[in-house]
Amino acid sequence: MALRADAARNVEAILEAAAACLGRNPDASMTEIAKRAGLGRVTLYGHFPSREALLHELMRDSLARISRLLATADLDSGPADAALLGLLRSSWQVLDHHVGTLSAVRRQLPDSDVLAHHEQILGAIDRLIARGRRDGVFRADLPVEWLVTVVYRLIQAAAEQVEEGVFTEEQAVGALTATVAAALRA
Amino acid sequence: MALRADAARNVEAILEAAAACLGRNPDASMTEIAKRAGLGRVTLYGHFPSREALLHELMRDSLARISRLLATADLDSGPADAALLGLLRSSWQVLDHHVGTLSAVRRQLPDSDVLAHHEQILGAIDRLIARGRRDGVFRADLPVEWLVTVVYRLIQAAAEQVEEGVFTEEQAVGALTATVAAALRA
DNA sequence: CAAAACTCGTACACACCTGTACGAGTTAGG
DNA sequence: CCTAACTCGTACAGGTGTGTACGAGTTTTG
Repeated sequence: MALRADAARNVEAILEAAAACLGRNPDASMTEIAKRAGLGRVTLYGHFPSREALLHELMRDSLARISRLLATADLDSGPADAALLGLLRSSWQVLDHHVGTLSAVRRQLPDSDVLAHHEQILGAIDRLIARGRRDGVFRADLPVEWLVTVVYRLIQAAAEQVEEGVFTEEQAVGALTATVAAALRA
Repeated sequence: MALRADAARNVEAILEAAAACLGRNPDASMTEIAKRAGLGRVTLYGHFPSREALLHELMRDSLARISRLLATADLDSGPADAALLGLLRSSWQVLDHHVGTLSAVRRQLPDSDVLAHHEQILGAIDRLIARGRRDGVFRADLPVEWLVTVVYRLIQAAAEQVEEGVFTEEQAVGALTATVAAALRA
């Protein structure tokens, strides 16, 4: 056995707390993260030898979740616009969660570490939008990179509205899909 | 006379440096800001007694610039969509500059201080979008607050693309206006 | 030119964050 | 049940940021 049951549970709690804290404030302290996880700071260091190690593991964990998500979604068949909207409808919160940790980690880890992960994780969305652009369902008068950025930003905007209590989750997903559809339509 | 000529020049340099530094990193240190302004840290404290005072003044300064900008622009006559796109075309960088300092300041000052300024500064855009919605040129199936957020986010996205060297300024303004038009169209 | 205004570097106190060490208490699992 | 794994609080070192004090040099202004 590698980890005792309670230890494994705590590692999970730490990762969750780190994602939550760093999503709101990229400079959240280890003390803050530990407290949110309901643990002492020393215990946190027992599982992650340094802040950098925690960030690495957080990124790795986020990668695993997104990979699992994309494995179940079928993005390569059918119209690209329907596939994109379906993905957003079912998973926009998970995607936002990842975008948040990614941008939080970006400033504190060497770029090379992050870029490799980014392509692996969110590259699927890049490819989906590129396909829709080729097939004529998405507009072709603007670069693919811009369309991708627009989608990410709108996801973040929708999540923020929910956090601030302006939108319910239903309202947010409705506004998000309606706006993305209009912004990308050919 | 209130300030000597060189002192006034330095205050200006400090505000500019603070906006630049805090726009990229909301937690930039006073040392960093002073160095970018070409001054010693002590001199900075000579003009602004505390970090909080600097942030307040930065917000006040930003308000003044935007007010001056909006005074020359005529947002209340003609079609709302044309007015919005014209405003973006001429002033999206100034607007982004302000949105950047606003979000930087938001985490470090009491919310009440910020909200009052926000309404005063960017309320003009809120009203413009609301007018367009009433007149039927902007979509009415989504709340005004959401449309406003979308515009702000897209402005930030465009500015970021320029900073990262992905877009030239011409490309950015083209992509921004085309996307905003599509996203808000009725 | 002279006084006032301004700037400079250095230095200090206080606070916070990081990472490590220690010893003692608690919990899971064979 | 008993050992190993895990957790806890406290405490320390080194680093960094904030705000203040001091004395000396420089520049503007009248």
